[in-house]
Amino acid sequence: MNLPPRSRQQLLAVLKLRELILSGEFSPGERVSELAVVEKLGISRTPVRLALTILEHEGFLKSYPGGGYSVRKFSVKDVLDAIEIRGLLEGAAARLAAERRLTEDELAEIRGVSEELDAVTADVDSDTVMERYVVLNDRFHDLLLDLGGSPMLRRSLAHVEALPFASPNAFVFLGVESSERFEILKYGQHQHAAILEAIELGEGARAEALAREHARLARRNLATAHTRLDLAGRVPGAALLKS
Amino acid sequence: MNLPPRSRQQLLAVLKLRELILSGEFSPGERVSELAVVEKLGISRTPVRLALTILEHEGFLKSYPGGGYSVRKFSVKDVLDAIEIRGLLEGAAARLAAERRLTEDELAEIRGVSEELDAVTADVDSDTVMERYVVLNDRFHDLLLDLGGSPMLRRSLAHVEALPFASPNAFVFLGVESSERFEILKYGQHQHAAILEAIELGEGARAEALAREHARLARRNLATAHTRLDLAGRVPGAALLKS
DNA sequence: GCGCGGTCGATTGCATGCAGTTTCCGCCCA
DNA sequence: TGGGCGGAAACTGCATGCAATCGACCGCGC
Repeated sequence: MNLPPRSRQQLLAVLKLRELILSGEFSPGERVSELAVVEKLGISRTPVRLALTILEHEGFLKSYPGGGYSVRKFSVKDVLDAIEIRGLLEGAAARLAAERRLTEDELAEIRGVSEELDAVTADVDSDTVMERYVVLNDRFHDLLLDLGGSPMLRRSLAHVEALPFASPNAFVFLGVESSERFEILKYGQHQHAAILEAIELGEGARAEALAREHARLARRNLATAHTRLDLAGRVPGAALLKS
Repeated sequence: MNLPPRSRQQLLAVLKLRELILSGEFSPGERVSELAVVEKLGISRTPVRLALTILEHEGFLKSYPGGGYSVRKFSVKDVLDAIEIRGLLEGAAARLAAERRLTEDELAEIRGVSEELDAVTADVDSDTVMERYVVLNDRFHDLLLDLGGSPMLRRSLAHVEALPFASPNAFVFLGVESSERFEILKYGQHQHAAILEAIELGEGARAEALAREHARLARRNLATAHTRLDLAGRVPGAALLKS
């Protein structure tokens, strides 16, 4: 009748359940039963069951030996490793992009985004900087992967970024002082520009190294978060982290 | 009653359906309906449905917009990319292993495997060389990942290797002449030894580069397969490849 | 002859009943 | 008092019935 042409309940169940897990409604390690989910979501068992299966494959749940599931716990090391893996894959995309001979047309869009990012990070007085940065940052990383031209690479990266704390925007909201936060944003944008330059010049190794290092910005932000537990609420999926 | 303490039908459905897909029972691109699978497997719709969902997440199926699924097609480039990604991840594991200070105990097992591989590749007269090599090769790669010490890395790699043509043993059965095949095996084992040496010496960059290059052996084997279509039957999942 | 609408068939998505299994609790015996 | 055993309840896994949606084919009208 309306938008979802298929799978009304199943998709809903996945979204709502993922939300519940990320918000910490189910504690990590806690056993989560079908029936409990059914009650909480008001959706019947069949779609809930499918949702549980899907979230298991996404890495949020672990199937329990005796049946049922438990919410997966992640250590700080897991988060760091996930970020490192993202850097690895984005680095590969950057290298592939650099090694191809990209046309001006192919480069146009990401250049535009980079320029917009320049503008945003220059105008730190605006109070919409963060929102705009996050959107553009996402687009930049998405376009970078496009330029890599490898569906398999995209597939792998998507799998890694299914864990929310591994996504490029995972920790940009951190940084206690806004001045510090903007400093990091600006640094990140310098890296974006450098990656793009390396790609344009066909410097594959440089592009790869830069993209890897760029991902590690998130590690730095995470370290901040770790020392400031009051910020935990702003970290996506913080509820999944082991104490 | 018997072995599977849980999920009799569902697990069976996944295994059988994956087998059918890999064997080419369903042609790539062909639309596969629940009912057709139910008929072929003799399993009712609920577990089949779950199996379809799982195989979609593993990358074998693509959900069809109008409902239903189709078997995914993979290009040769996809295969090459998957191999490259595996190299990337195994390279990371090798580097991590090298950067840690591994104890003799931790190294003992993989050393043993490496020595066994030495013996196997030296004794090419035996007609069980391939079987033994495959088993040991799997163990070597598995232990290498253990030494990396990163569950997230293992998780990502497992996802990549869900596609059978991306696994370390994907193409070792190729190589037309048995002499050529053994030549490649020996080369691979030299690389294994070099990776291990680099790890022992703490040479992270070298270990990473070697592991990356080691994965590319599979690309070479694939090239052979590509020019010799009569070998296609020995490639796992060859049915999924686009013509 | 071509285009449009309606109806019919097929297929998917969902809900629920049923059966097997596991787990937890209480009771009994040593 | 502790351990073991039995029973009951809860939960999971499976099968199937039902409804809704999608697509196709056919007939009608322009």
